This record gives sequence, structure tokens and C-alpha cells, in this order.
Amino acid sequence: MSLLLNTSLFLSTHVNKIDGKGRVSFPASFRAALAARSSQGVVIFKSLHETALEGFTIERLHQMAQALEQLPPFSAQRTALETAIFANTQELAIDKEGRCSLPKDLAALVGITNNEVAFVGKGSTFQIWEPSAHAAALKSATDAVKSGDVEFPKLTGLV
Amino acid sequence: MSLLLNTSLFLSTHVNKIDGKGRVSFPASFRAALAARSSQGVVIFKSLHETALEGFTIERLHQMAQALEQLPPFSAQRTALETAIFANTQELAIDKEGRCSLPKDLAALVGITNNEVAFVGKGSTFQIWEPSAHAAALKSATDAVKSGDVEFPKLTGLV
DNA sequence: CATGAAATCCCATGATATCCCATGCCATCC
DNA sequence: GGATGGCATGGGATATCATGGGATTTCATG
Repeated sequence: MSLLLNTSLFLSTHVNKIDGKGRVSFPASFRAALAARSSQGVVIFKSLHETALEGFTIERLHQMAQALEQLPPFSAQRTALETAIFANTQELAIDKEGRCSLPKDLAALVGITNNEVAFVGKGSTFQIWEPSAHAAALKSATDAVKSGDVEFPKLTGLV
Repeated sequence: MSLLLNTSLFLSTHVNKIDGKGRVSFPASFRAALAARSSQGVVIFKSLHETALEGFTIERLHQMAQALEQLPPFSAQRTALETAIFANTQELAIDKEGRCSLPKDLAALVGITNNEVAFVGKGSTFQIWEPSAHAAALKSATDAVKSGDVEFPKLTGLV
């Protein structure tokens, strides 16, 4: 079986079409990653720093919720974080054919208008981009690494 | 009920209309969250710091009562919190169609006049806002997090 | 009691979302 | 290289949801 279908990581970039009903195929390898994690599903929200949507597993969102529970109720910090995170987050339901329907408001936020969506693997999370915007972002990220502005951290736990 | 909604968290922002009889649809995903928590019901009270109503499950209100029990009896802090929270708390009954009717006094407190209500997910609780007031609050919360004024507590054990 | 106001039940409707079946493409395997 | 199967995609049928309104019940008050 293909490596990509056998890992719990979200990898590679998949560009799929939105059909007349607003549905998009959620990439098969991402579905496999969800299954490998025994995940109940995914949520998406607007990225704070990029013109993209962030995709998390529901389990990860629950972890974030638990972390926020450590903060004092009604404190300014907790309120701001809860609002910024949860008020914009939506569950991305995946149907039996492996498709999802992107909420129109979120799709509009990242400039998806031409019925094409790029699902971008980020390891334990993923992102959703308008394809050409992602191509541009990818180029600038690559350039940053090439030029040495950005370095890779040490790997730990290597054998 | 939709079984595709797989989280017990209150997520996203849902703006619904109040009809001629004062009824509003309680968002379906919130109803699913209640079911996932096997909750007995929901209460609301005026937010301590925001122009909004706080929505809690009755179970969570009990937790909060317990937390207040930790404080010294008759201390100023305890008295103030108990009064501010419990004295203003009302049940939010949800009918068979999934609608609720907002108590008029509480609706008026948060400036709901144009027959539109925003139900805002906050993870394990939710809030009720006048929609445009919430849009402003959301922006300032998002900006605070973006700018780094507010930091997220560390997550542990992520894969 | 009687009565009006308000709340609740019950049914209807349009829009949207989901289910289910079908097709076409591409890679892999024999 | 023809067959097979996974995957992306399309469309009709069906279910869900937010919303509206009539009818019935509840309830406080005269």
C-alpha cells in the first residue's frame, strides 16, 4: 500500500474541485491519517497569520480546550483565547463518500471563489488554501529556507 | 439529530432570528453538544465583563458552585461572585423543535433589539450576543491573540 | 370561575445538507 | 495491455434545519 495512505501524518498538497453543491473530496490520504489517529473528525478555523484555514483533529481541539480550562474563568486572557479560537471554529463534517462541504463564509475569507481548494499537509495538522495563493506562499517559504533565514531544529530521539 | 457532529464542544458563531413569538432556534450543533454531554439543560446569566449572556450547562453551573465553595464564606469575593452569577441565572428551556425563548430582561441587557441573536461557541460554554457587538468583540480578541498580547498555555503530549 | 396573555404543541415550508447510486479517471496488477 | 479497484466527481432522492403560523394549553389575575 502507498506510504501516504499508511501514515498518521497529513502530507502533500491535494487540489480538489468544489462541485455544484459546494462539496469537495477530502483527500484520501488525509482520511487515512484520520483513521490512523482514530480521530472523530476535523475542525477548521481561519488562520491567524496566513490567508488560509487551519485544520485540526477534534481531539486536538479538545486538548486546546483543556489547556484553556487551566486559566482562571472570566479572565481577560482566557476570554480572548476562547473567543478567538472557538467562535470561528467549525466542524468539517466528512460524508460517506469522503467529501466535506466548506462553510461559505470561511471559504470566502481565504479567497476561494473559483471552485478549487488546496488541502495542504502540515504534519499533525493541515491547511486549506486557495490554490494559487498557496503556490505563492510555498515559494516564499522555500526561499526563506534556501536563504538560511529559517533553520531546522535539531532532531531528537534519533537512533 | 445529526450524528455527524462529533464534538461535545460548543463551536462557531450562529446568528438566528427571533420570531414574532419571541422564539429563537437554538443552534443544531449546540443541541448536539448538549446531547454529547448528556446534559440536563442550559442556564444563562449576564456576563461579568462583557455585553453578553453566558450560557452554561446545568452540570457546569454545579461545578462553578463547587469552586465557589472553596472560597471563605462571607468573604467579599465569594459574596460578590455568588450574587453576580447565581442571582441572575435563568433556565433556558429548549422546546421540541429545538427553539428557546430568551427572557426579555436578559435580552435587553445585552442590547438585543433587532430580533437577531448570535450564539457564540466558547468550547465548553457558549455566549449570546447582539450580532454586531459580537463582531467587534471577536475582532479585538483576535487582534489581541495575533499581536501576542495574549498567549496560549503550553500544550503537552502532542503527537 | 372567567378571561386574556403568554407559553407550548403541532404542522407546514423553503433552503440547505446528506444519503445513495452512478460515472469516469488513473494507477496498479496479473 | 486489459482488468481491477481506489478515488474524485456528478446528480436525483431524502433528511435536517431554521422559520412561520394556527391551535391548544397554562397560568396569573380580576
